[in-house]
This record gives sequence, C-alpha cells and structure tokens, in this order.
Amino acid sequence: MSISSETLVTKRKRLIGELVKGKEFTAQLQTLLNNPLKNNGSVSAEELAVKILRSFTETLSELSSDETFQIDGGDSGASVCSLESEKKPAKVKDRRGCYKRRRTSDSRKIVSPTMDDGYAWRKYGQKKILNSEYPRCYYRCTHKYEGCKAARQVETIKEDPILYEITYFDHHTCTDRMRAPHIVDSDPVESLNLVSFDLKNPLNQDHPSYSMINIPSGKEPKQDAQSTDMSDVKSSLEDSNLWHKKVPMEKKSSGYASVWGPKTRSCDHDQEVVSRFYSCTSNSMHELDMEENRCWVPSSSESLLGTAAK
DNA sequence: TTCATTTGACCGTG
DNA sequence: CACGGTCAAATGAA
Repeated sequence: MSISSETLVTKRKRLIGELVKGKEFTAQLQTLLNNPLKNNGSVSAEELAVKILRSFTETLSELSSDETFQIDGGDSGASVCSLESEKKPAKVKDRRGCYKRRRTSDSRKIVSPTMDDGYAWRKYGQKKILNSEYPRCYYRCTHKYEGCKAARQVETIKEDPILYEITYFDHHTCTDRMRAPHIVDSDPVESLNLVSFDLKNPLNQDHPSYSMINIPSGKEPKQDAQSTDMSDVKSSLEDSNLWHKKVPMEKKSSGYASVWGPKTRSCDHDQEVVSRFYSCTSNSMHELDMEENRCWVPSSSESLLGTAAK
C-alpha cells in the first residue's frame, strides 16, 4: 500500500544515481589498484569497496522491493501484521505488548552468496524454522538506538546452501555513520576477505555465477580451526580451488559486515578480484555500460532479476 | 569494562 | 496451540 510518496520516476532516478555512483567508485578503485603508488591517501581501496558494495546492495534491495522484480511475492511465509500501527515503546519489564510483528509486505528479499552488504549489523536472535534445515538469523542495524530502523533476516537457502536469502526491513537512516569496523586499521593481508564471482570456473559447476573465498581475518570472531598462517593465505590466493570455499554459518555470524579486498596491495590478482565481483550479462533490462560498454551487475542479482523477469 | 553473540523465554498472530 | 519474531540475561571476546 504505502509505496511512500515517492513517484516511480523519482525512484528510478534515485536507483540510476545509485548505480552511477557504484560505477564511479569502481572506476576509482580500478585506478587505485592500477596505480597504488599514486594514491594520495584520500580514499582507500576498502572504502571504495564498501561504497560499491553499498550502492549495489541498496539498489538491489530497492529493486527487489519493487513488484516488477519481486521474487516469491515478498510476503510469503509469516503472517501479515499491522505494523502500520506504530511500534510500542520497548524496554518494559512486562513484555506484554512490547513488540509487534514485522510487516512482511514492507520487506525486500534478495539472494546473495554473502551476508556482507557494507552495513554494520547486530544479531539479536536466531530461530530454527519449521521445515528448514538452517536457522534464520535476525539482525538489526548497529545504530538502532540512534534511530536507524533497518533490520534483516538471513537464512541459508535449503536448495542452494551456498546462497543466503536476505530479507531487509526498513531502510538505513544511519548511512553516513556506517563503518565496517575493521576496515581502517586491519592488516592488508590478514584482513583479506574476498568475495568473487566467476562465470567460467569449471570447478564451480553447481554455482557457475559466483564463487567465494573467505580468508580468516584477525578481527573476525571465533575463527577457529582455520589456519591463519600467512603463507597459507598467500598461496591460497593462487589456488583456484579455494575460491569455492564457503564459510560455515557459525563462522559468519558476526554482526559486523565483513569487508573484502586488500588494502594496499596491487597485483593482478587484485584486479581479478574486482572484475570477478561482477559478472557480465546480456540481459538488456540492465545494460548500464559499466565498463567497455558491457553490462555489469552483481551475480546475485542476475539470478534474482532473472527469476523476477518471468 | 565494554560490546557482540548466544540462547531460552516471552509474546503476538493465525 | 504452534510457529516465528523479539527480548534480555548469560556468556565470551577484546
């Protein structure tokens, strides 16, 4: 109902603007990676990466909230309840009436190989869902108490456990305060946390549109049973097999958004990482001339939009 | 000490 | 009453 007062034209402009920003950030990142020594220090690769990630996440989120691109109706599952009626103040000892269920029709659903979207989330619950192998995790924005009402639910997809179905509720109002906590001063090698998308990798037949690597970062909590030996890390970058690793649920449950990409290193691999982050598509609906007159969209959206287009 | 995560309990909804 | 969303005490990590 309340599609807000925003007109379609305005929305479209905003989405395009968001994608254009993403493109600009990508170009900056490419420049930075090509000429790391010329970096005047104004913007780091991580910052650019986060901005890019955020641009696309926002856009995807918006698109998936649009009926045209809706997958699965957006209001499947849980009950529709009237969040229209404003929320009651929380924090009462007597918890009766202290909360209302979320209005699912106001949600945007996306499918992604990673939970990371550039925002800082705090996990506040986890629930075993009926007929689902995987628990559903509940997150709210770290800045909730500063007024940001954004929240999300993350669930591993049963049929495709390498993917997450992420349902977003409300929008971030804390955008400019957002910081992924371990970007700034983390070790460039240690913080490697790469997400890549690879269309052609023969070792990834089951999920041809992406692959993922997650190398333990010093700041990621509970990184047990994984080697943090730097030689392992470096060699893993040259080992294509490792591009297909998926981090187990428990190891990704940090409420923080992980950030991928090295900080200052510049090698062919780095560029590969960046270019692999997008997959080329000929889908005419989304031709955005990102680079070389090709259309680049995040792989995850490819399946999303592909599904929605039906 | 602070802050994030875990997890059982509580509560609303169908 | 069952299910799922949220709360908040307990726990753990930094």
